[in-house]
Amino acid sequence: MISNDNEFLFKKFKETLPEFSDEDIFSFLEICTFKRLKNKAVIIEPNKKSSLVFFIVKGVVRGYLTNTDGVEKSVFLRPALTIVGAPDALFDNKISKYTFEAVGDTELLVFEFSDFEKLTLKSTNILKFLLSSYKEMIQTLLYRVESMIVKTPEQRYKDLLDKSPQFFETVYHKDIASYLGITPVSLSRIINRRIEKKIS
Amino acid sequence: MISNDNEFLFKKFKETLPEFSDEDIFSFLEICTFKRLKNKAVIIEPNKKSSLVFFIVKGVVRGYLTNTDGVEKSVFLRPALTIVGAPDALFDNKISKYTFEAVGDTELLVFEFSDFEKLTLKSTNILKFLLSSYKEMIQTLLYRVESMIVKTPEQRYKDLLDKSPQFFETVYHKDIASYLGITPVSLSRIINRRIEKKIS
DNA sequence: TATAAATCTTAACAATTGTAAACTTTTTTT
DNA sequence: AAAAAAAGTTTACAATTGTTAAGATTTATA
Repeated sequence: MISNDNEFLFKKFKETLPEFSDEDIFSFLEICTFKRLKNKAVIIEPNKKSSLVFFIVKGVVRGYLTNTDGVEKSVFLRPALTIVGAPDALFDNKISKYTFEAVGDTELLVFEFSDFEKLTLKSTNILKFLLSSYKEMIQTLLYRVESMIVKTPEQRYKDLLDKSPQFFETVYHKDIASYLGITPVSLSRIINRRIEKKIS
Repeated sequence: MISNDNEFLFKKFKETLPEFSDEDIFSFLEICTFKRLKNKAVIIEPNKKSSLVFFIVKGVVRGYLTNTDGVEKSVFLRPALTIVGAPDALFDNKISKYTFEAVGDTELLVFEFSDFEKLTLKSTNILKFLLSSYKEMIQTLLYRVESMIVKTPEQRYKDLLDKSPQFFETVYHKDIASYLGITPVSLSRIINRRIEKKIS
């Protein structure tokens, strides 16, 4: 850990995870590396085994699959104060199909998942954090599955705009499009339709 | 627990969860109720708080949302040997929007989530089971999000046919359709197209 | 077994989407 | 600042989907 950032991070954690004891925070920061990244900086390369996990302190992280034509499909858009990692590498110990990139100026805490798992054995609070991270992931993914089943693409766009406006500040429309399960052309038409209808 | 089923269930658990000790299995069965259900039997009613969790011993469980027109949208189809519960009730302590129903003849172990959580504090194996259930849920939901983004409805249908053929034995096409994010009419056309193309 | 209910299929039509390509705008790099 | 690259928009066309409704088939119930 870069000691200059330690105080800042410590405060950040106190706010974000009030259930953590000072000792919990120190032992967690112990296994972390702090990284500042610029837009499009690659965090996890595809076709590799990566057991790294990232806690997003600032900014947005995008995780995407690249099809045979080189087209990127955004599966993950993760905001600040959430955790992200290559799920196929972490859960199946497989070579990951995913690329993870910073979107805009981004700050991360990087750590080995196995190091973190060791901490969960020593601290109940840290175990609870792992469990709540899993819950958050389940809820986020379930919300998206529900959206795909119940809502139209236009409704999904509107909901994302309301729920996660920060994505629209930095994430390209083409990447928001694939995140919503549509093409950039279709997103462009949806935005246009909404303007014509004079919907804010 | 019905003592008649105990031996059967004990063997089932030994197979399914080899990492469980005999004591783990007994303490788990201690908090469970065994239920045999017929097709369309309601397990969780909507608009109620339900902190019940189900381990599916046999059969399939469907979880669905009902829209204002009374149309059911299947969000969950869970096979045997997985866990299921109302996510909004369990994770957010909210009134659940979901209905859960048995599909075909189904056997369940029913337990209170809070009872189960207590067991995780006493047994590392049971904690690991909770963690692996969360992981399984994340992987299942992620697969579906990926499918919605990357694949066409026809590809999703083919993949479900390959991956979960047991669903097609008991689940109605209309319910498979909404699970895939399409209408029953569209599914019927997809099946027809495939027959015309002579694709097995 | 006969009747009713639900599911499934098919058809017609409107709307939306995807695709490909041209063009404009914005961003990045030289 | 100019050139190149990437992103975004628009258009035209084909394909797919949703919707509605009618008819056929299957399943459930009296």
